[in-house]
Parts: sequence; C-alpha cells; structure tokens
Amino acid sequence: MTRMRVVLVDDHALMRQGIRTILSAHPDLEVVGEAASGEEAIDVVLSTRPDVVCMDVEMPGIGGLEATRRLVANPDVTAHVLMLTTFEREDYLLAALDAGASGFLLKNARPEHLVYGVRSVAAGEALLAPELTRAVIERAVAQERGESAAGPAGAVPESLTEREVEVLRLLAQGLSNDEIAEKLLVGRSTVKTHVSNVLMKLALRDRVQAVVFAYRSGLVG
Amino acid sequence: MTRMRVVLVDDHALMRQGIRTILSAHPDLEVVGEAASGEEAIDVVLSTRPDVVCMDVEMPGIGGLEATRRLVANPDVTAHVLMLTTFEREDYLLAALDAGASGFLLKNARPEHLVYGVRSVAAGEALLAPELTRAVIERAVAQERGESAAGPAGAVPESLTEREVEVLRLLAQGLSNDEIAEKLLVGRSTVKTHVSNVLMKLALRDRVQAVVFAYRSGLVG
DNA sequence: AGGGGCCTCCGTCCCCAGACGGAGACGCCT
DNA sequence: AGGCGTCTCCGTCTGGGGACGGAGGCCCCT
Repeated sequence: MTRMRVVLVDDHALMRQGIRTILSAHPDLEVVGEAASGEEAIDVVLSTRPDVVCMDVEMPGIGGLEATRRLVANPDVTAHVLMLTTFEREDYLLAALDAGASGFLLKNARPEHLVYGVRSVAAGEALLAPELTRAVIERAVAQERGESAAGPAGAVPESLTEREVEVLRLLAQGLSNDEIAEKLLVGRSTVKTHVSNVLMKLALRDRVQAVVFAYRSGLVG
Repeated sequence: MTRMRVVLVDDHALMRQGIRTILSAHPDLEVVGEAASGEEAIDVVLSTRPDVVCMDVEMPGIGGLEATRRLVANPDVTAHVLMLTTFEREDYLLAALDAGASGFLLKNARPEHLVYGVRSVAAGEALLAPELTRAVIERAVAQERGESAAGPAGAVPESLTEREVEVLRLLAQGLSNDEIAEKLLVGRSTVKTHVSNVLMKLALRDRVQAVVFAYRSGLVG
C-alpha cells in the first residue's frame, strides 16, 4: 500500500509540530500539508488531496466543526476527518460526528493512539476516544433531541444501563451466557435478554462483535 | 481491597529504583521489599510475604529462574512471580513459565504495562509480553521436544500456521465464517476447519474466547 | 394513582458455530 | 517413491446464541 497522506489543521504551530513529529516516526504516514485555520484548511486539502485530516476543534474564525462540514460536503474531497480536541466534552463529540468527522480523539492521547487513529480513519473506520466512549456508554447521555438530520454512519451508542455494562464486561472476558448467569446470580434467560439489548443498542450483530467493541472502546483491555 | 504488596528483585539498584518509582505512582501498589540476588530474594519474600515478586532473569549467582523455582516450591510462599527481562528471547519465556512464573514482561515495556502486569499477576492471571506472544503465535516454535514434564497451567500456544493466523485476525475483527470465507476466497467449510484448528491449538472454547485472546496477546488491537 | 424505566424470567423458533470423520491436491523432505 | 504437513472441501449432528413476544415486580417521578 502507498503511504497515507495527512494534513494537519491547528492554530497552534507547536501542536502541529508535535503531531508531525509523532506521525513522521512511522514510514507509512506522510504529512503533506498544514493549516492554521478552518478557511486555510479547505484550501490546503483541495490542493494536497490527503487521505486524512487531523482537525483541531477550537480555532479562531470558522472552527474545526464548520471546516469539517464544508470538507465532507465537497464531492472533490475524499479525505476522512480525525477530530482532535483538548476537552473531554461529549457535546463536542456529538457535534463532530454530526459535522461528518470519522474519528474523535483527545489531544492527551498517547502517541500510539494517534497513529492508530490516523490509520483507522484512513481505512474508513470510525474511531472514538476511549475516555469518551466509556463515558457515553456508562453514563446516560441526553439523547432527547430527535434531530432527524442526516446521521451518516453514526454508530453513536445509546446509553447502556448499569446491568448491561456489567454483562458486556463479562461477555468481553469470553464467558458464555450460562457462566455470566452464574456470576451475576440470575437466570440464563435474563442474561440473554441483556445481551440482546446490548447488541441492539450498540448496533452489533453478535457477541463476537460485542467483544471487539469492548476492547476498541476501552471498556476492557 | 487492600494494597498489593510487591517485592523487587534485580541486581541493578537503578532498575529497582525505576520500577519502584513507577509502581509508587499507584496507590493500590506497595513496594515492601527489595533484593539484589536470587538468594536474598528468597529471604526477603519469606519475611515480607508479598503478593507479587518482580524478578529479573539475569542475575549473578542463582538467577531469577532458579530463585523462582525455589519460591514456588515453597508452600509458605503465596506470591506470584512476574518475570522481567531485557531480552526478547522465547527460550527465556519458556524457561520462566517452566520455573513457575505467572507472568513475563520485557523491561522496555511501557510503565502502564508493568502496572497492569503486576495487578494481573496478583490476581492470579497469566501474563505474557505482547511482543513475545505474537512471536510465539506467528512463528513456528520448535516444539518437537515431547517433554512430558509437569506442565502446570502452561497455556503456551502451539504454533499456528500462516493461514490460521490470518483467519484468527479476521475472526478478531468480528467477522462471521461466511465473511471470512469471502475475504479469503475460500469455502465456508474451509474457514470452519481453520477456526476449529485455532481453537484446538490455543485451547479455547469458541470464537469469542479467540477474540479475547487476540486482543490480550497483542495480535490485534 | 398512574406511567415509565429497569431487572427479572419464560417459551418458541431458527441459524450459526463447532465437533467429527473423511477426502483430495499440492509441496517439501528424506 | 513414500511420508508429512498444509490447505482445501464435504457431509452430518448437536448445542448455544439470538430474535421475538409476553409477563411480573420494583422504584422513581409526575
């Protein structure tokens, strides 16, 4: 495979330099451009045609959200957007996914996580910061806004109940329904109900995918 | 739960200090003793009764392997041994498990990995350095030595073939047998055969546990 | 007093997964 | 030439997983 082309967008030159340094350590990644604002980002992306755009949320002028919205709306742009932010805020996450971002990471993520994120997003996969995914799962997220807006791939998990998270954790250890039932001191049928609810809420097909989700989201691991 | 008591064994004081610093950052871990040789280690363990012993392999006098052997043979010792070494050598790994170690990590492991390892071993779980587990899986390990010696829990995976590793990787993405078959351009029956072989060789029950194994071993994730 | 959410449980149905046994083709090594 | 290991594929059979519908008890909120 050819190298993945990356564009960095951040109003802080130091942050761009830091990300560039991290990505440069990996031969399959190539930083082909930088921008310091949302407006500039659009120009740079159009001229460099990257696979991934690492986009800061907080920027003067049009921020990362609006820039992302314009990029994904442009049919000439094939890049996937990986959103970066300093703040662990779920509303940012939802807004970013709404704007069409493919991934969402915190800036305090470990370098390997960033690299992994860039690769994942380039491959068209979705990616969420473990810290936030866990929060979204464990806490009840206010989702009352009907908002029938074009939710592309979404995959934003509805809130799981405490019990469901508990079941998911055991499931992700490789336990069968019977074993989970024994651990939780409930009936096998109850466990099956919980598992079914988890799969439905997370839009997964079977328990195998649930294990994958648990590991990727940082719920276990 | 009470704090986990840890003893550090290494002939290099600097290394002990480094590990101590890392572990001290975690309030659930408490370093209760240090030793600079295998002989001293046994004395210290007997007097401090730790939950975990972080044991260097390479030491003058009786090395970490022999010290471990003597510790686990002693009925008064309840501690689990986490083996540490600088060198990525499979023979060390096998010897360490043979000696009765519960875990095996490289010294260049990230601090969080070490902490995670101490906790895992304290809980009685097995732990292998991802770098080595991957190697053990992917490469064919010369296992012709029948060696009917008392293999305690072992769980040392036999070698998987290339194809089997390939199947395991896809399996660990959450794919069904049919989907894997499509990706590999083979029949569904073939995939089932490979999956069965993987489960047998790794002593796992079903594909769910295979996914867990793949993540924990570092094969994917 | 009602309603809604969560946890609990039941039964039925269907399908995938995995075990098991057997088999042919190919390449490598002796 | 023969043996071995890998990859390929087939059949059958059993068990568990998951969907679906229904149900009762509990607690909290209005």
